[in-house]
Amino acid sequence: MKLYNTLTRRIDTVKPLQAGRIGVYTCGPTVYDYPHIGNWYTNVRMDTLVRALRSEGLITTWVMNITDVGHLVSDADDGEDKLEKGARREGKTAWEIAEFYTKDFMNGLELLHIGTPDHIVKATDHIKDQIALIQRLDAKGYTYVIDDGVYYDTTKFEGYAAFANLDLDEQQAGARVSFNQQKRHASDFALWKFSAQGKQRDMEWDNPFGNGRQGFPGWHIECSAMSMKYLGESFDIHTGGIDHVPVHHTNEIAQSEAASGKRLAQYWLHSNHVTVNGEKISKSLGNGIRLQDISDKGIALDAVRLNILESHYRSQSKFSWDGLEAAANRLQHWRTIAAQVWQPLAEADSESVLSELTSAAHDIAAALADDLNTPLILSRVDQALSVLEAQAVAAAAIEPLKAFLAYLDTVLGIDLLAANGPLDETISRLIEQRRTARLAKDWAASDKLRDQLQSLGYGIKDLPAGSTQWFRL
RNA sequence: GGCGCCUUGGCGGAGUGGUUACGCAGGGCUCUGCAAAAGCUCAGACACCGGUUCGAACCCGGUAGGUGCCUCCA
Repeated sequence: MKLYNTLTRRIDTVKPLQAGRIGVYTCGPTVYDYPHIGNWYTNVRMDTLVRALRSEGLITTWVMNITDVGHLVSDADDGEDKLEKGARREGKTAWEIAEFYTKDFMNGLELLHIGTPDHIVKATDHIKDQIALIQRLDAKGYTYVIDDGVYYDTTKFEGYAAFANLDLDEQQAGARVSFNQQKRHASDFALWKFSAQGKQRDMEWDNPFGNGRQGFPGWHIECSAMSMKYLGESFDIHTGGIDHVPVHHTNEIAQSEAASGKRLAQYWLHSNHVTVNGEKISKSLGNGIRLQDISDKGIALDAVRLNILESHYRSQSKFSWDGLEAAANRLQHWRTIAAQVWQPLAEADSESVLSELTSAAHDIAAALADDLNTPLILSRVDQALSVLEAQAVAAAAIEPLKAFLAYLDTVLGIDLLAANGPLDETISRLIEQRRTARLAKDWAASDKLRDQLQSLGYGIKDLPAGSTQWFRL
């Protein structure tokens, strides 16, 4: 497996720290609102990474966090907690907001066939771990306390700016936003924030830092604490959206590596952003398409997954309704061909099909291992399926074809075989009745049965020899 | 101002030196009682200007345009 590694800015060959096993950590959602299409691009891509690793036989432990506290409206450590803000907006508590949107997110994972991570961990369930980590950093002299919280002194961590290639001096000179004047450096960030004087938050905890003042963790510390807890102080792959490179991941590295003295992750994989109609997705533009919006248009969510795989994870991708509809057509076409698995033709040739399946599976695995080149994989699938389409499937090729489709389902998560079970008895009786009527040239009866099948969700294709193929609509 | 990225046919999108993948959309034809998400087939792109090379979408330099992060944000 080769992946573009943000740490080295090269395509590196992945070598697990522990033979045969690999750990992956993904920065998950902040659960204060519905996820939009861009979030799903990232999640599907991370899921594809995990599927690829597993398909290579690596025992993969996938950890994803849920940020349910501490992510402020501004990364400058000012402003409100997003959860508390969401709570005010909806007249609920921050806890209720977190629960509601966590459930919604989990539902989306299922709808998009994103395999559930082995550990989905919440920041609020790991307050003690976070406090312990801050104390560790404190003991090593990386922290300082000011009026509103405990901060990390980024100048104490050598190489702080290296990960994101930042020039801190230039950034400060060109900074567009003034920062808390008590902070020693613009790049310093909060490890722990104290609740504002006289205000009670929905989410706040006792802590050893504030002389009795309640408080809550900063956004970055949760990922350091939880990734180390579940995957160890040094693990294999850390992933997230590309926007995390300069702030969140830079800070995470500073926290974890300062505390442990070890390299946090060997490989960092970042998903590029997606634009909608050429514009970036943002709250202010109001172009954050949700899964519900897609369902509302009558488009099956399976197509979303295929649509996402049509782009490479490192390119700035484009979402459009036309593109999504094209993906839906393509998926339908694939399923139509896949349905042949249940209707083999005894006389068909199987040699060329078998060799095509073998070489396709080989090519697909290679493309996957080559920095997750999913667009290339899809073209290979098209090529393989067109061979099947051109020459009905022989009985002898059925089992290998099933295995091939199952492989695609496993690796791509698109349900070619799974959504294509054998016919139930009623349908197969109708198909046979129509075939009989047609052979008897009873066009009226034959067409009526075809309409009936269509209304039941089945399409019909008559083959020259008088036999019939069906497919699900 | 700093750090990046991108520019392939109507749309999406592979392809890192040698018959310009592939899908969607489009044209034509064929099969068929009709129909088909059936078959066959056609057309169509490598932003621009130089350079390297026998040969460049692919390497180098420049130009133009676009765009991301540095604030929200996957």
